[in-house]
Amino acid sequence: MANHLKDPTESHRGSGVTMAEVGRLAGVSQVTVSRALSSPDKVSPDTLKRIQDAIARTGYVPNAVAGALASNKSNLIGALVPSVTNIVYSSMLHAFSEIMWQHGYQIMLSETGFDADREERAIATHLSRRPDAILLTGVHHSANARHMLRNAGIPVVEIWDISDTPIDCCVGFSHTEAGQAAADFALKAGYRHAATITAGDERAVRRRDGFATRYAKGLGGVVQQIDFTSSATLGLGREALSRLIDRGLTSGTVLFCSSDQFAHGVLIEAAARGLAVPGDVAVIGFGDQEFAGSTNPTLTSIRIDRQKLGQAAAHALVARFIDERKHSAVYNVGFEVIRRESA
Amino acid sequence: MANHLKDPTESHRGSGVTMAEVGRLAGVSQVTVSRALSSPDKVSPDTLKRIQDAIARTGYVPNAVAGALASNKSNLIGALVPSVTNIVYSSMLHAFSEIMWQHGYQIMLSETGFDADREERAIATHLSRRPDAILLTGVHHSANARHMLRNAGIPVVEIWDISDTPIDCCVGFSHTEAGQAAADFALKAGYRHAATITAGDERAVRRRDGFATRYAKGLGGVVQQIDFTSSATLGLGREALSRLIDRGLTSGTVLFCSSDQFAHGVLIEAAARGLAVPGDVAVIGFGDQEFAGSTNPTLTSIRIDRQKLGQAAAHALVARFIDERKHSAVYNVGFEVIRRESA
DNA sequence: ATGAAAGCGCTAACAC
DNA sequence: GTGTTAGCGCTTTCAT
Repeated sequence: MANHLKDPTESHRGSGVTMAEVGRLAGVSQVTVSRALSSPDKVSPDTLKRIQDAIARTGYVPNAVAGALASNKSNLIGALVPSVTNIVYSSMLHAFSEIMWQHGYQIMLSETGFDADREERAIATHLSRRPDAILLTGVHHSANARHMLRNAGIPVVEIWDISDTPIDCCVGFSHTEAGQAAADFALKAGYRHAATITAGDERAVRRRDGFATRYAKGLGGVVQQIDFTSSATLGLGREALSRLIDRGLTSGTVLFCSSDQFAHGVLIEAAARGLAVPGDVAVIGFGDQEFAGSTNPTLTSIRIDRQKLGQAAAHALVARFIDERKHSAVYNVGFEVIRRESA
Repeated sequence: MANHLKDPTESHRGSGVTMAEVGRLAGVSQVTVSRALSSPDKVSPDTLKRIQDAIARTGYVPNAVAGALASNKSNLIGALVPSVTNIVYSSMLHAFSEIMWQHGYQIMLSETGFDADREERAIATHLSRRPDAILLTGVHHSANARHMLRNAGIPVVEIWDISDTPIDCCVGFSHTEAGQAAADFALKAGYRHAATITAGDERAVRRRDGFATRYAKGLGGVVQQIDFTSSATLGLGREALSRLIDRGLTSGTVLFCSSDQFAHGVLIEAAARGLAVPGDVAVIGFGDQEFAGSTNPTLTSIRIDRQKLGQAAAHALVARFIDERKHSAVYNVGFEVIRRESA
């Protein structure tokens, strides 16, 4: 972009105003402008003012691309989540990016679906931008992805799950244990029959298995399972209950749902059929979403503090930036069974 | 980061492998490596293979930061949305980033809340990264923000609203008209009383006003309004109906909600109180969210094709990249009243 | 407190 | 088909 005419009104691509031009206007060298921006206390008050004036006059916008190249620091964080439309990930992302923003970092976002291949490609693309760190969802990644990330030599935080062998550090909880906790709760509450409703998500499957195994062990009974390959929706929750009823649901069965969306659907279908909750069917959701306390009946659910999770992930990275390997590598944020009316 | 030892196992910050090193290994110059990557057909099959081998051996990852600086093209798109946790924005963002990703662009994300100041700061930060384009939500931006964006000389797409004076181009619909359409629907359906439930969102307010004005004109009646300053939730929807009942709600009133979340809350509260929907209260939502067809009764709502909106925004930018000013500047995606059982 | 010089790792001309 | 030369707009280092 040859800027032949130095007309300030000629504006393409950031007006092409550079530090050098700002310096010229302020009667100082380009480096001094750089200093005025990064450490204002290292330039005299007088020149500082002249520089600030020149910046205001030209509408100068620093070029962070050049800065990143020169300093080998991009102030960018790559964030890879399965889906932004799923509240469990977006709320965590929100908390994460809030903290990172406060620390001067920006977020490059990619959605990976639940596809390891796609994740691998996204990781490669992200790494080419030389982010200062990367956030990944889950702990299962392709061998190549792990290799690339290790080679990149930047902090990596894996969230929403825990692992004994994180790439770098991870912040999450055990999905198996969450399922077990739901089973313990159901057993203790005295439900003599159980079923599960599960979305097409590997972590949901682990919760289901944790639940089913523990419940069966506690009671010697078999847990009936309804599995979907897609995401949880209210409509599928209704459908799941219908299917269970068609198969002859025993009254007093407790339903462990992989998402509050399913659970809410079950509540609605139960109401539509005149079934009492928790009398005829008891319902346990997962995620403790915002609406869980406002349904009728209110929803018993497993709460993950997604706010805390996102913040912890951000703090883990910030800690890595300050002190390479000081922070603990694995942080289990746990979960909590929130008992309300539905079970 | 002085890479004194050229040991390939010493890996900090992308192993520091450069095109030059790859070229050295392949016995060609650095430029040839660049060519092999950007236009493989311009190098001989033989050298291409040697280069690819060298890349594989070294685990070379291109440095897009350097590339962006040299070419003045970042392949980055800045996306500014009020909130990622709100499905109406995140679903649109999903569709948008999908298309942009297919065209080789990545997304830098910022949440702006509903705060123009914060948006302005985010815009400045984004511009410093020299994105190839910027996506903004809404058409109201600070004067300074508009100025910076104009100066940046890059395509800007404003979404989720339309304007006669877009910064560059915009893709959305008229919120006033959406409210009016809801009023027309309510009048035609014969509801003789109306009320609104509105979240703290400037666009929601315009829908409310569009509704109230049109409805009052059609019937000469006054529309009762419940306004919140926060986001719509199911719980607040229940509360809103309770408040209206406390104030003495006339049976047969239609409620125009600024979000399906509110509307669903109203349905639940009505059911809890034994009120018939739409007999005692009729409900119109907004957004036609995924669950609208699965509630009981199913929810009448105003559908915005968020998928289409996000895609259209992406295509508008792509068109701008290809042909500076060929594409039309304003695209009205419209909306549709979806009549179901609740009204 | 300020400046000069070097260079980050690429792409974009322009040779040959 | 391949190489050479110049930058892109900054930060870093070393002088002064």
